[in-house]
Amino acid sequence: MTTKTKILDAAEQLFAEHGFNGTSLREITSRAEVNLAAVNYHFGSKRELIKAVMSRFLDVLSPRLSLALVKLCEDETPPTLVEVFTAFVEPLLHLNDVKENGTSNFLQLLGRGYSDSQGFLRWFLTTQYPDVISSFVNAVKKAYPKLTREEIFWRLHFTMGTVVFAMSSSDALIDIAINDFDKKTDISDVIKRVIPYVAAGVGAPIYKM
Amino acid sequence: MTTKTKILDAAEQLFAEHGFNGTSLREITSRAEVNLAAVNYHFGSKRELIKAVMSRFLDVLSPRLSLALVKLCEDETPPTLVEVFTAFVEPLLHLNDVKENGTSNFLQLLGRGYSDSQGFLRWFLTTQYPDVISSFVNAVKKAYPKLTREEIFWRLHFTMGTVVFAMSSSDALIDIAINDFDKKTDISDVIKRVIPYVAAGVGAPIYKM
DNA sequence: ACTCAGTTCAAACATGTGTTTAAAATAACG
DNA sequence: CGTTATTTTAAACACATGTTTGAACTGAGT
Repeated sequence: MTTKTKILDAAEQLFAEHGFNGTSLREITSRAEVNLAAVNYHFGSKRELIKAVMSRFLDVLSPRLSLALVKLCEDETPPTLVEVFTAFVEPLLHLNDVKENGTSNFLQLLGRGYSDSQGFLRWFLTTQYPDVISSFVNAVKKAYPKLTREEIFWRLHFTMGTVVFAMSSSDALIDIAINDFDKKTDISDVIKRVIPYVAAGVGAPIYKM
Repeated sequence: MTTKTKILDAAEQLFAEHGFNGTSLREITSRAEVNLAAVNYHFGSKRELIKAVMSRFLDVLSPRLSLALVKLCEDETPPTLVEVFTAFVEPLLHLNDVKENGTSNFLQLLGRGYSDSQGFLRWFLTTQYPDVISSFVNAVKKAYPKLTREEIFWRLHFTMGTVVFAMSSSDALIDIAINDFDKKTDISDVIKRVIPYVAAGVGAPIYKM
């Protein structure tokens, strides 16, 4: 276990829990049991560390996801919206195989990145990982051709919000659900529940303004 | 214009822009053109200031919203989900009459509160303003009786996420939309677009697990 | 054994944070 | 007016932040 990955692991966990602004380098290095200066030595700055934490996920998620979406569109018959969103499940849950709590951590980080340090994550995704987004838009377009690009733009951002938000607070929600409804629930249940929701949202009848 | 309201106004604006953690008391007091110590003198602590900023909105929003939802349920015929969510529009836009940028600021603050300082806002809402939530749940239950309480729980949190998230980044999104699609867009357009989305989401067919 | 790049380490740095203090200024009241 | 109470002010406090420094250590390669 190298110093670099010890830092990444600790940072990932703490960033997910307390956000980027809410986590100090000292907390990270002390949990990672490395020297404080190691972060700046190995990553240059806190900002670069954040990018590195995100990239570690996106580099395994992004190609898998693009592939699944493209594959879905190859069929003669257009996919349903539920199928489009279901295409996210395997790549997302695969993150759990790569790293413990991978899926949950990643989705929480996504949420943090959207609200912390405004717009940084949006820039990061659109510039560093544009393939995923475009293949996603294409898949939606194919599933629901009547949607204008403008409408798709808005609904995809709503969807991003729904998912990211649901996931960034999923731990708290799961706890409540377990207490109130008395059945074991985990991240994959939440994913299964959110799919019909966003599919219906994106597939909503078009509102005349 | 008292010192207290000068602080509240400045804090509201800055909290909405940069989040609670991301805004220092010095930024607030310097924009408000008051002394640094005034915050602790008038509010006691930063945390109490945050509560005060939120309460100023919630105290005018909450009764209006509860009333609208209860009224909607008084009818013999059950409301549609679109009607339920449309009931939010007037009370929300009314915040613009009370204060410039009121609607937008409030929705952004809601988003900040959810991701900053984990779970604080959820506690604040559920303990301090439970009427709104219960009348909301009732309205949804009446519009879509087949939904179990568990399903409602999840879908309402998804909806919270959608709205809060869409709004907390609405300024950025509106800018993109204006550039890319070349038509003027403002917060009320976003609200109008999000309603069919969340109504469809909450009204999605029930998934068998 | 010596060198030298790569890495770790304790310490300091400069700056920013929320909060407190005690004196000064202002307002309110008899 | 004079005497309270309220509010404002500048300064300091104690601590946390990201970053930098320069010396110590490590492990190959020659």
